[in-house]
Amino acid sequence: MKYQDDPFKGNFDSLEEFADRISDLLQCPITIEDANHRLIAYSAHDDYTDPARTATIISRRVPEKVINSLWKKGVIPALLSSQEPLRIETISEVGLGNRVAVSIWKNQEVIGFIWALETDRTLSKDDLELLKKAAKAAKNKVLQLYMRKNKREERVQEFFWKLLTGHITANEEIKENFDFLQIPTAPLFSVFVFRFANDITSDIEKQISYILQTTQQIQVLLYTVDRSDFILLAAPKSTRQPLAECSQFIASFATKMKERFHIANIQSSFGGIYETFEYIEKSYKEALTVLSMKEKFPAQTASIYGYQQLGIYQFFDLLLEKKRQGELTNSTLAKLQAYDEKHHTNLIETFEVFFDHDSNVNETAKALNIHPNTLSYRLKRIAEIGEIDLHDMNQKVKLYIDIKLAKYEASH
Amino acid sequence: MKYQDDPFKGNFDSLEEFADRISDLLQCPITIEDANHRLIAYSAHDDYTDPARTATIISRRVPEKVINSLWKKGVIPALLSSQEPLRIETISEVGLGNRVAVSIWKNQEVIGFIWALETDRTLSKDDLELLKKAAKAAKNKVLQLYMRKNKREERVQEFFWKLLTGHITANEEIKENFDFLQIPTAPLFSVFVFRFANDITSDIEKQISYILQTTQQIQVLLYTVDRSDFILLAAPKSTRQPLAECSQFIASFATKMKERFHIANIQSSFGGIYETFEYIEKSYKEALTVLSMKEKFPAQTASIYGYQQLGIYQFFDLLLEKKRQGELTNSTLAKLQAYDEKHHTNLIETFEVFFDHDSNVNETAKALNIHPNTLSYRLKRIAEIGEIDLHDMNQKVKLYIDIKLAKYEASH
DNA sequence: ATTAGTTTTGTGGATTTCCACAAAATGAAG
DNA sequence: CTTCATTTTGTGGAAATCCACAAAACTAAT
Repeated sequence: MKYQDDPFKGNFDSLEEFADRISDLLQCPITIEDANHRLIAYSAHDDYTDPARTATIISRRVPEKVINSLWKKGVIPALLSSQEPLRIETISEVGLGNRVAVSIWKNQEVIGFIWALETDRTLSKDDLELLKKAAKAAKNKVLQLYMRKNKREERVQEFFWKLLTGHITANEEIKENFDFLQIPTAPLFSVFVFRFANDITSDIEKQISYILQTTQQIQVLLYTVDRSDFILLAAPKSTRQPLAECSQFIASFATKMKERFHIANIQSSFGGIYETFEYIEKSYKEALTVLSMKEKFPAQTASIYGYQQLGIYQFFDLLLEKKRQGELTNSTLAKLQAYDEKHHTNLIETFEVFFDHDSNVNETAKALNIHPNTLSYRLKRIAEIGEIDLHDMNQKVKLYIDIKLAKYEASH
Repeated sequence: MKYQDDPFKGNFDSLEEFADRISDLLQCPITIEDANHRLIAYSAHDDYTDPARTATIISRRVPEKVINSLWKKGVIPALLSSQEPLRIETISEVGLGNRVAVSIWKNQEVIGFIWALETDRTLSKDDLELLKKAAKAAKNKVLQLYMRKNKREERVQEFFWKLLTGHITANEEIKENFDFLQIPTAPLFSVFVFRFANDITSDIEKQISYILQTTQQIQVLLYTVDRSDFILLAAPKSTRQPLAECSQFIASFATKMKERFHIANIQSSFGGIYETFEYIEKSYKEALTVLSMKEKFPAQTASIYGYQQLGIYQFFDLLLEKKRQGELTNSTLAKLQAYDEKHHTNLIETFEVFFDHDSNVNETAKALNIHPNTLSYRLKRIAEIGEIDLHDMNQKVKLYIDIKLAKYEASH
């Protein structure tokens, strides 16, 4: 027998030592990650490592594109469903050389991975068996790590909730807590809310957490769960186009949840993007506002995620209330409504769609399935019947808002 | 001596009889009007009368175009400043033949006019002297008429104030009063407010009243004075384009006040146009709102008179309040402001003017004195720097409103 | 069924917008 | 003063808009 019965019996001071031990035995570079692909340990005295491993060690996490690639090739799903070591062929696009991987299990759950690079030699069947044993042996060490993390996690959670509910408002105090709990800080941040169809189980929470930990589109600062809401404090990477980054992140989050875990129908939003931490509560509330408006106006707000993009819907409830008090009557709207009613025309819808399409004749005509000239005729009629000057943006805006208000009231 | 000393010494039952008497003596058709050119009496047994007189008798008031013409020719001003009879040459454009006019005075005030048509014969110097005597003799009769009017006027005033302040709300009761006080009714009406630079003296009130009585653009129902405000309940003639009529009326009112009485700087407005009388109070309040917004936004609202045209300014105060509570922040605006500040650019102004000009590139460029391409370059920069999608009308509207809000706050 | 009024679609041409590209002009930083 | 980035202005061609006019389709009455 090449190896002794249990080569991992001894007590290791750290997981680094453990990694070195495996590396010695298998004669290849070893990397140990947690379930979220964060680096736990790696073997030190290796001559050659491929670009993927280098990047992983430098940033202490596996690069997102590597993870994406592994998901697409079915590697991760396979590791998540079997305790057997798995050989992965070179994926040169992401700088990944030949390697073998095995997952570390605790009961029915994967809590980490061990990667062995096949740089000089290809591992034998025995080697794979050994790797499997190593995975079993790593379990306890990794678990300890999780336990330490969990204790910290509890304090972090409590702190986050205080922030979200506005129970800590002094900027100094907030900063101290960030430092103490070793939460990274960022120049800009926003609160995201992902609302799921049902209450979030711990399984789902882990899946979300997995996606967040592996994404590099955005910097994750804090997150927590509130029934069916997953609440996240995160920071865009750049300060130049933060809004775009946040929107893209939401889109890709939804895609990943669907592709990887088959969870769809997530309503997502984020609040204002701010610089100082006092605004966390505000950003959270704004994110909730976005969700509630998305519920009220599914069609209009389908492509809206950020509070900023809510536009006029930000003060919609205010106007609605005023309207309910009998204010804000609009004679143009009344006349058009009367005309539509009497002659079975679509003047109001026409105007609304036209405005929604940025006064673009062609797009609007397509959206309404009418000839462009028909549109222009209708607009002429709208101006006549509604006594509105269609070159007066002020009046047009008012009419547009009043239409949206009326529409909402009619449907509720 | 052709005539006896005082041919008008006798007692006349009515002013009609009086008119006939003058007609007999001068051998020509006679018309008597009050100070506002409303028909009081006319001689009956005349063969020929010119079109202007016919129209006057039919509608019981002198046609507006005739009055306008007489003002332009200086006839009315002359009659208002002298007690002497005045000969007026034919003004064929308005169907006015040769005639002589004299004003009826009470103390320093003109209370009416007598017109003598020179159909068959031209009046001699003696005839003119007689006409002057007739004017003096008419004084008491006309005064009695005014007295009767004044009594009614008092009741009408009280009623109008009750309407304006919402002290009569039952439609039935309102209708009864309209009937009882013989106020004409109309299918549509609105409350107008003309705000003068100073408190309205009874002289000015008479001048306003004069213009109102002689205008035929709009049907005057009721009016009253409140310090520097002249408040008017009036009805547009047509039901198809009531807004346009009301606006035109305001414009022409201002012109006439300036041309005829040299009173400028009148702030004018009208409220919503309604069908039922319960809305008089509302319309009045709306007219006041328009005035207050015109005070706050002189430039933006210069061409706005109707509440309907106020557009977004209808709910401006509401938004302002919300903004003051720290809501409605707009990161796009903030970024643009910062950029403008730092680089001495005009991105915000550019957007505002562009939107004010209905997104018309050429007009906006002219208004800003820049090349159209410069405008489009700036818009591109606005989209980049402000992270705003300029095809998204919703966001544009929000930014536009936020700019107006910020502008207002900066200047107050 | 006919008719009058309204609405829709089509055609063509003048005007305007949009966009890419490039040359000036400007202005701030070294 | 030079340099570099930004802004402004200019040119030209493709695309879109606007507008007038007219035929066709549709609707609501008589």
